[in-house]
Amino acid sequence: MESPKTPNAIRHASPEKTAAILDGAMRVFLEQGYAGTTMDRIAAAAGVSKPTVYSYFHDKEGLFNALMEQMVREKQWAKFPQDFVLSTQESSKVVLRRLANDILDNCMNNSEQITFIRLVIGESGRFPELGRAFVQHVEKPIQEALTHYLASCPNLNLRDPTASARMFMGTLIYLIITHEMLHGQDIVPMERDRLIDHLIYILHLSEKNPDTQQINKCL
Amino acid sequence: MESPKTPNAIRHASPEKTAAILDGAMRVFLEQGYAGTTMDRIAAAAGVSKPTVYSYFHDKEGLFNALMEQMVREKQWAKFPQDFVLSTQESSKVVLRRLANDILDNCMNNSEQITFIRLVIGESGRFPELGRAFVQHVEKPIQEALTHYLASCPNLNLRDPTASARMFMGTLIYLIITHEMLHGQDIVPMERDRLIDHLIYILHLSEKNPDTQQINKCL
DNA sequence: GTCTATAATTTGATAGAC
DNA sequence: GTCTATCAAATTATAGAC
Repeated sequence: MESPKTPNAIRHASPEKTAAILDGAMRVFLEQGYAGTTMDRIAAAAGVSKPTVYSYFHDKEGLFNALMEQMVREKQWAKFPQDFVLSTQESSKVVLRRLANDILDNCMNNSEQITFIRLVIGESGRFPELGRAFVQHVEKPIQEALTHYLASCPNLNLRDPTASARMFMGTLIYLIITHEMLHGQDIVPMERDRLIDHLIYILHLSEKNPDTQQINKCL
Repeated sequence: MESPKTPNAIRHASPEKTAAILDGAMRVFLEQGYAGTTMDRIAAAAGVSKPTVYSYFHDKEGLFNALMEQMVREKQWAKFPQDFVLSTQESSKVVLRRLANDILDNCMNNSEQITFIRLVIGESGRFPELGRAFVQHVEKPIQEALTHYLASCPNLNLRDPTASARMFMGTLIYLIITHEMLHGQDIVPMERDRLIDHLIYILHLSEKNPDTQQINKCL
């Protein structure tokens, strides 16, 4: 409560060492999980001694919380809502496809991002606030921006934009989980473009735009 | 390879103790994760001594693998494909709603199931085969049964039943993840019935059944 | 402020009694 | 087959030198 800028960190600390410790801790925690990580390895990865780590962070749990809070906030999640900035000049199909590709690009073949999300899910049992922070700062902003876009889009005629946004997100996240997190690409294969095509198609089934209107729907 | 019935278990072992150890290990691993679990606690939870644990399983990793293989196989996942057994006598809306409710019932307010899936995701980085086994024995059978149902359903007129099945599963799993695994019910609230209604609605948008045909679609 | 060295405990795994 | 007792290594955290 006294140092709101750097919670769990000791006052008068050098910003360079703080960053070095957080960076080293990030690498080890991502690789080994919370319980599998030792303070010795964090100190070695950070290039400092173990007492230095303890002088900057009260204990292992405090370091983990500080690190995770920073990662949840500072990851480039904020870029996704900006997929909609040009939305008035582009068709909804273009905008939604760009968002889907950006979300998948952010995770597919990006082992660090996958490992981070795996850590959040894996530790959210013993660190419930970590899970909540992820939903608050990552999932909710994207859901809200997408819902707002779907609701305000002129040609789409969606009955429930909020549920549609959950469906859109869930379909993509499920692909990431089965293929990347659980290594099931070869067990339940699915082309990402095929899944995106399907989502775009589904979201335009009730389209009332004069251009593509009602043509192949009535017969 | 020599004892295919109980892999990682030593020969001539009493089935009762094997079950007791697996049961105790399950409780501790679910609560503490892999690295957070000690063989002492497993022995205590199983009501046997530590050397007994080691006489039944070669080491911690072998015990974990044996336990997880059993859990992935023996959970009551197989019940979901049976949601389709009466499918020819019921409307697709009834069948799909029952499946969605069964999937959500299996996880919502079921902390053991949630903890198990969290463990699978959390440890699939260091135990890739665990992730693959989960996809193979849990996700794939449900996906295939649902895809087959969607493709063979008379009234539904889906362009891509396979992608539709992924969308259906993903929408539900995403709700489970955000609400249950990440504790975000209050951050991104969503009524489960509203989400199910949306899925049913979406999957029937291309319906060509004479009963509910084309009425509110053309205008 | 940062280090070396170490305390106090816990860990995975085993020897040997019965 | 199962236990008590124990090992060697690793772990969190700190005392004290500089």
